[in-house]
Amino acid sequence: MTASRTARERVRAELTREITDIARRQLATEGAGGLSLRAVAREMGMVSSAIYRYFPSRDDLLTALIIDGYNALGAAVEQTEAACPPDDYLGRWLAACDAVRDWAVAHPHEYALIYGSPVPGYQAPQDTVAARVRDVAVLSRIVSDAWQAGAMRTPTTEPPAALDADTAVFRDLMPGVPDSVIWQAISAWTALYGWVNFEVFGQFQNTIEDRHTAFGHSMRLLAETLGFTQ
Amino acid sequence: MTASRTARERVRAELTREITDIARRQLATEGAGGLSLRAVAREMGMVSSAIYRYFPSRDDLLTALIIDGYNALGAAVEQTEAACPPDDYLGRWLAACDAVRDWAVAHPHEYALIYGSPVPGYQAPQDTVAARVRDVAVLSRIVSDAWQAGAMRTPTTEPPAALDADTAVFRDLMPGVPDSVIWQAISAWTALYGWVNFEVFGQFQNTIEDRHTAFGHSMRLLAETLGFTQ
DNA sequence: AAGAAACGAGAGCGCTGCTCTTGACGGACA
DNA sequence: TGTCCGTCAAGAGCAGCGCTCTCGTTTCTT
Repeated sequence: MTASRTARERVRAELTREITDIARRQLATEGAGGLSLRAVAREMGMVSSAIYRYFPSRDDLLTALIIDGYNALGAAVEQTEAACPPDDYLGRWLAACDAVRDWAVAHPHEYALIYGSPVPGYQAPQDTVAARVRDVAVLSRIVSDAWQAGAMRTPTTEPPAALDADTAVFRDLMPGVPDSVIWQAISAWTALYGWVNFEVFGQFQNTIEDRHTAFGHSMRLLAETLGFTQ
Repeated sequence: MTASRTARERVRAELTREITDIARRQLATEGAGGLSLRAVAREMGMVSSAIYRYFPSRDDLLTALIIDGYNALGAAVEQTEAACPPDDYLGRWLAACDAVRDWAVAHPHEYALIYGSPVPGYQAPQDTVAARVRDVAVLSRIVSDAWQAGAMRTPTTEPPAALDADTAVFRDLMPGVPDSVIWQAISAWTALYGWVNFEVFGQFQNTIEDRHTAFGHSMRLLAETLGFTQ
């Protein structure tokens, strides 16, 4: 309906895309703190105030980049996992972990934007919530599939009763999976991102050099704890 | 010798301390990005350029705060762990984990400074290295003590041979501990900070509310994987 | 064709980190 | 005691930032 109502709207969409593209490039080279509306405008041959027609503030531009980041990471994980044999649950787990790490290492500043320290004064709007869960949804689905296929051990340690309410959100993500496994999965989830954080944020520098191998081993240990039997 | 050569030097040391104190307060309220030399100077009743007599740049002030942060976290973990019965290895592990989390939650911005996304354009100087290892040294010592006391299971999964070189650094931290346990410990270490990152950086918001309980459960699972038998 | 909405350009405000110069002060030495 | 050099705070100033407001133009709508 609105296909061509818009010589203007088409230009607007195009310019908006160009702004985010330049901003993403700037983000990749300078980091989140170095993202400057004036620099974006300069590179576009615009005057700085014109940018505000498209993004009312620097935070709004950041929000757009954050949503893009979540979606890019989510898509990468989804694609990688989809290419695995569905009944190779351990393989799917390891592939998904690898995908997270690969994307993060390839896009460190974007990763920092979505999983690093929050930008000061910036409050993530609700728009980001939908895009936020794609990666964890994949991981959850692997666990859920593996459990329902009987390819996981039953853990020996039950979560405390106090966690019952907090488990609800994850029961929806992993239908049919017992709470004990859910909390194992949550632990594995945080451990995965803990590793990636350390690696991307330079905590392994001068310490662990063969990071890909080390990551793989760590994820394998996590998978063991999680209880993949295959 | 230099005890009182210094009406001047004493004042200088005092002012330097006052600057870092104010900067730390500002860091706590505004975050790393909001740390402003001019604001510090204003609060001290000084003119902004005078600060540069004490810290040649904003980055140098940040470095001082980072070193302080590492030391504060390290000291907190050391003290907490030292108060535990030495032969209660699981207790020492859980207490040390709790200490890390407690400090991080109490000082989120300082934590972000040392374990969050690196400040753009800022390169951590070598001065920070010494203070950096205090927390991981404590965790390593617990594992090492537990192993030597025979209070840990032997893991079934050996690390790949390619990791041999990278293991060297950790062998010094955990003398006598086999490589398989060392890599379990490294995994637990990253998992611990993965959780704390998620919690401090707001990733658990609207998801996990009873974070203290959840954290305790997760650390207990880690301890199980690590193999504390007691 | 007329009115409304959207747009780019420009000036400007207050803030930042940082530099340079100037004049005052204090400790060491003759 | 007097001199002299290093240290210091202060101030002005530069370039950059996010953001706001106004103004004249272009584009869409009716």
